[in-house]
Amino acid sequence: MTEQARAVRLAVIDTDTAFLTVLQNRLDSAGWQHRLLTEGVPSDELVAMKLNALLIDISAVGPNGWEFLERVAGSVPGLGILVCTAQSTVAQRVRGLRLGADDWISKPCHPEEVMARIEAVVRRRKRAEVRLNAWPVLHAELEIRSDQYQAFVGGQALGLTRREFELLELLAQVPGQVIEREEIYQKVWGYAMAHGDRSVDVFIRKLRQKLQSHSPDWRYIHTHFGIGYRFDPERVHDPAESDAPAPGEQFTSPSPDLHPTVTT
Amino acid sequence: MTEQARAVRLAVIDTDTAFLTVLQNRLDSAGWQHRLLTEGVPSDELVAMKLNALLIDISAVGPNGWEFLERVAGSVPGLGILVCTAQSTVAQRVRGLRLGADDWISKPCHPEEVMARIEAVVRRRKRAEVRLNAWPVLHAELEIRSDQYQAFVGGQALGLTRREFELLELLAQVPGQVIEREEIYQKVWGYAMAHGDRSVDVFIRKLRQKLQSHSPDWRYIHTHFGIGYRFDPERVHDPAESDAPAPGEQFTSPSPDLHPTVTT
DNA sequence: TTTGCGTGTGAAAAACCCGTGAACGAGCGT
DNA sequence: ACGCTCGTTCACGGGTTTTTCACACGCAAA
Repeated sequence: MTEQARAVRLAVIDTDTAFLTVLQNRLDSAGWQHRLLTEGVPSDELVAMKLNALLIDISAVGPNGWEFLERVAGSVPGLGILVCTAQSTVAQRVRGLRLGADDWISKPCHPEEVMARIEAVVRRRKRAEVRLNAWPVLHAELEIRSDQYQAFVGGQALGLTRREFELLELLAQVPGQVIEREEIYQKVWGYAMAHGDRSVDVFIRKLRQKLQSHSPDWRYIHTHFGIGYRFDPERVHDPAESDAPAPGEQFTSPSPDLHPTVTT
Repeated sequence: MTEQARAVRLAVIDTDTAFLTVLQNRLDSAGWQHRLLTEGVPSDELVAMKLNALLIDISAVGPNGWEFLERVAGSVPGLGILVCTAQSTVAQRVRGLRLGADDWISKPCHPEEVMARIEAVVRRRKRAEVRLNAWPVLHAELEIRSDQYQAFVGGQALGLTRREFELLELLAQVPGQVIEREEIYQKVWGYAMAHGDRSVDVFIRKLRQKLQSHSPDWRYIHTHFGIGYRFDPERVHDPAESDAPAPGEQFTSPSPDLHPTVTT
């Protein structure tokens, strides 16, 4: 897990300067966005900060600490709340937790533990909200929705099958990057590609068909001869607009019949 | 109501009989379903228990406690994990929390606080669900009442059995989202799906029957071939009205963006 | 230009998935 | 014990997806 993935937007309400100093160091070095406050603030301000978590010393909020806690917990859904206070009784801790606090830490405490607990609270919250990692990814006119196993253009589904979708998803994960055939096969099919297997090509064709029929002005998948394929949305150069090749020219094509529908 | 709303399915892994005795009393009087274990169990067993939370004493699991913790946290999504252990260092606590524990309590501890912390851990995930569950949810003509384990159309009950209802509830919790067969099975049945098991299909059919007989103008459950099912109320196209008998009509995923989900 | 190999294409074959009806058995109240 | 409901399992059939094949075409090296 990277630094960024763990990054947290945090507000701290406390008056203990020694504690704040140490904590701030840690927050900075961890790259967390944070804001230090010395007193309670209205709930809507907290909402405006778009916080992931709030760390408060109940005693710093004043006599209405409990009320404040309850109000914030009730009115800022999705905010992780941790109380960090000196000397507390079991009854107080239970009360705080029941009022909506997600964790209760007793001072003195190690800043690293505080951060780990904040992470744990935020992690839990995110896990509840975000099902997997998937909100619509947009490339040109194409919208890829992992939660639907489907791609859309202008809100209309392309009708991709499972494999088709997996292939498209794989390619679109790294736009502009060429992926080798072998790697594609390995990742989508799950096992090594047999020699002479053309499955990838076939599925690329199906994908291109469905892409083109729904989004004719764009080319999404490019072939790299001898290597593999690359996803990279490119606006197609409309031939009818500039330097039109005479349409009649196409009819003069001699022998090769493009659609030899008859065989045998 | 409060009692019920707070009810939790909990498993405890510990060997401290004195602690267990006291805790069990509290659990019983609170009406929590619980199971006491004395050693680590495989993850899939934990899944099968459909727990909300797990309370473990790392030392009771043996030398592989950390590994166990990490494995459970990784493989049982949505399970709240609390560690309750005597004598721990900051480093240990941080490690445990980073490995996936949601809270870390030091013995000796008051059982009431333990329960409050368990509640806090379970709360967020559950609140989202319970909020949906508390108010009757309405989709098209269909009304889903979790408190009755039943669904209604025009005030009339569909006569769903327990499994049928659970399946419908699961699907309807995330309208518009495709849920994989495996995931359905895991969430409703509680254990991993055996290869070739058709239970899901059978129950989908029963659901569709009851849905259609009570609400014939709507289609609620859509099949995604090779993947799973999606709940998404759609007005059915009346065949008597007009229409060419469009043969290949399969994926009619509509344009409107039906994501009631939160934030980015 | 010619040649060789890799890719695009259409269609048929194979494999797979799902809807459906029905049989079986466990649990439960009568 | 009886009948009932509910959940599970099986087999069949139709439909969809995936694989395979044969051939045409295109690109690059000789």
